[in-house]
Amino acid sequence: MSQPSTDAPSGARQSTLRTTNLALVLHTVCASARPLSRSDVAAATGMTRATAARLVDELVAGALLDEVERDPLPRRGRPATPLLPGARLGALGLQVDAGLLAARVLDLRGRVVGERVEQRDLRGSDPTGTFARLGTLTAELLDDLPAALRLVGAGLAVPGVVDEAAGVLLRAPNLGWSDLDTAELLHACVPGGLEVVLGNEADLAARTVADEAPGRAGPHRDFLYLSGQIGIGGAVVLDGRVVTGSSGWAGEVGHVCVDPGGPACSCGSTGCLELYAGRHAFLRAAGLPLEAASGELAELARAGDPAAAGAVDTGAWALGVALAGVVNVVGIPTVVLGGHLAELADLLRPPLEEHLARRVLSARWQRPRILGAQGPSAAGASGAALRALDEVLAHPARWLD
Amino acid sequence: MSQPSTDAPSGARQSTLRTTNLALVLHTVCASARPLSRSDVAAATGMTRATAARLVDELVAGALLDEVERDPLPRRGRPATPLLPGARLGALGLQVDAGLLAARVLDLRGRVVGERVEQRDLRGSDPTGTFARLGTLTAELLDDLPAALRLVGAGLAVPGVVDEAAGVLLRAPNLGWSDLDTAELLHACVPGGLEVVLGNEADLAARTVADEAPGRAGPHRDFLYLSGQIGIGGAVVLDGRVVTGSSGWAGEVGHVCVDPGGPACSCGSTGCLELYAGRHAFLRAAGLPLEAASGELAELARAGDPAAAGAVDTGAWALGVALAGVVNVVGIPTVVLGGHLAELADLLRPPLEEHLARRVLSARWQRPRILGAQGPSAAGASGAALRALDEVLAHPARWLD
DNA sequence: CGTCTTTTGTTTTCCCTCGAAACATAAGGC
DNA sequence: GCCTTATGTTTCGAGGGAAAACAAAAGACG
Repeated sequence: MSQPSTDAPSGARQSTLRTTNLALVLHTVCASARPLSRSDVAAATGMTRATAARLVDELVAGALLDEVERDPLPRRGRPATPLLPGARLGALGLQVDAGLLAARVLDLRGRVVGERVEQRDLRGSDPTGTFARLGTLTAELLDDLPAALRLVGAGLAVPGVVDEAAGVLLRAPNLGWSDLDTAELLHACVPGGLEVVLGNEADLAARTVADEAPGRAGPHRDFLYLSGQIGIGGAVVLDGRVVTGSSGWAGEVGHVCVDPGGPACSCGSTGCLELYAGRHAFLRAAGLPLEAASGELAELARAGDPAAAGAVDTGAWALGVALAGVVNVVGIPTVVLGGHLAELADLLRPPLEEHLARRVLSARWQRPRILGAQGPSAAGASGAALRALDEVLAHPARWLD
Repeated sequence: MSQPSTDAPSGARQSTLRTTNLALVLHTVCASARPLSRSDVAAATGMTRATAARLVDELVAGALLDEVERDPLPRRGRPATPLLPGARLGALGLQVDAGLLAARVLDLRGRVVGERVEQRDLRGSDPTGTFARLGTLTAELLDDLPAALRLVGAGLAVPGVVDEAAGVLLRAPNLGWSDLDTAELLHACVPGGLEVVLGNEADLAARTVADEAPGRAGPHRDFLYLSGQIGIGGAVVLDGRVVTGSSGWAGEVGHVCVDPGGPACSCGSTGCLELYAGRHAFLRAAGLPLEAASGELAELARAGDPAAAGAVDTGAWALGVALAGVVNVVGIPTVVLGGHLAELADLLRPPLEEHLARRVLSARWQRPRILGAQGPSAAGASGAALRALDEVLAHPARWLD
């Protein structure tokens, strides 16, 4: 099992000070919306200008920070040298989903340096072939990257339960895979020496909402992220951090019971949320083929099609019951709808917010809000890259020399 | 994870090293099941004996650690001086519940130094009078304490939603109180200068399971704690830490929807867990008066009384539906039943574990387990004291001079 | 146009804390 | 009584940040 917190509680020495402060300086620059100068960093961290400058120099030398051209703003005093996160550091984010393959590279400023996204039905596909194709996409992508770019890490987002430490995909019903050792498959298909960390798609996608760039917080610090794929995954974000259970089995919102007397689910339970608000449930209720896009359903519903409207109402009701339970337990009134639910967010919001207002205990004090995820598709790939880049923010000293 | 959260990101200076290492040394001694020597501390933390000894000396001088008599164990080498957490530091834990008032003092070793517990029906009581009585109990308790004992903090556990920062009890339906400014009431009734931090009863009680003494981890690091009072509160414990939402509205497990078509709840929703597994629901279904103890119900059920057995079955079913949802979302398969549910734990376990095995997605990989909370009554009071003592562990330097 | 003011970045000196290693101490083993 | 062993203490040196003076690069202003 993964144990992030079992860091050997080692005594802090002099060098710990240095690494801590390096991380603090880097984080301060990354967190800022505008470029900071050495002097700004000193003010923001409470260090002296001397100390801040020394640390910045070191980070600039290691390409973790860039000194950029200064604004020709007419201001008094010696002109400052603006600093930005290093554009020459990047991370690779990969995603395998039931409907797509994606490879994307983000730099430390959070910009997309390059990407390949391919729509493709991968339900029940052969893992070996799928990973080979992902490897081809990745190779193409890396070929196109500027030569100066240095990849510091990589991640893979998958729609299922993973054992991150072991690199094993335990269960991905939508893909029809289980107990898959991805480490080996990835080693064969991803170019040399780059270690790829496995992660759950919803957890990683939630990062793209929590952070708008590495170290820079998004507008919402606490929310529940729902990733509507064929199933429904979820992630709890508290104070900007994705709360991952110790086991990897967190976030299975799709199998929260909405009606114990409801139909049987393939998981063995009855009345699971997925049976009412999963992608297939929506399309079936609307009388659409299972290959249809959620956008089509949204258009039909907006045009007044009764079957489509009914599908939305049923989905909103089921989401209301399940999410009310989650909100009551974790106390976070903000829900971000991602995946195919994002396209339905505008339609779902009014009825869903009403159900939540009725069923959530804290509704009178803090009214639950429903938001649609913005961003591009394959958010999991971006999230995987973000996580790798966060590793640099957490331990910058490791990337100096 | 290095720092909890909302610490002003200030640069680390020399003195930060010292305070960090002081905390590490203190924590190391507290976490150990047996007394450690200076040399043991050095080995456990990776510091040199010189450094460890210097820090230990400082903590001993401040009474945060005690040098105790050494075991007359015949061993080679210079005999070590065993260290224990300081017995002269204590914290006051208070609890106001629908059925009792409690005041308890724990020392840094986690021992009960003194306590007063009073059974009393406080439903719909007058806050002023209740707090006055609590003040009397507290004064009696403090009078009996050894003169050498120094109180480092205090906490109050209440069965409801609190705004910890403001010291306001927002909503406590079982007491019939709401929007109550406890800071003022406590100031009047608790002896001089001691600041009392408000906390939710379930959150605090969960600490008594997570830690068996300040800084010393209990056998379970990840679990869901259920506090069965008249309502049902809950707390999620991840890696030994109680996960408190940013709002204080977390843990309302009692209002998770078990059956959307079920009866109306006073909260405005339908089919809430409380209506099936709350204290009153159990007693009513068993045909007992609402003043009866849960022990009576347990005895009846064990004796084969059909109404009592039916009440247990219904409760187990409802808990199964609700807890399955929570376990699916937070991924923690261990549930500790506290409050009146602890007395029913043995009866609830078989049917409840069966329901969970069926409804929890991860059941085949990690079978959900139900445990009954051990410990004495008024666990909230102990938890409140533990929290205050944890403050000493986190910032020992503040208690040196 | 030269000087003053203001802000930024750099250099110097000092102090704090830890590591390294030698030293001192208190026992058992023989 | 001397050797061995483990613990605790003292001394010295080095790393890294604070404080404060210093240097630099611009606008402001007479």
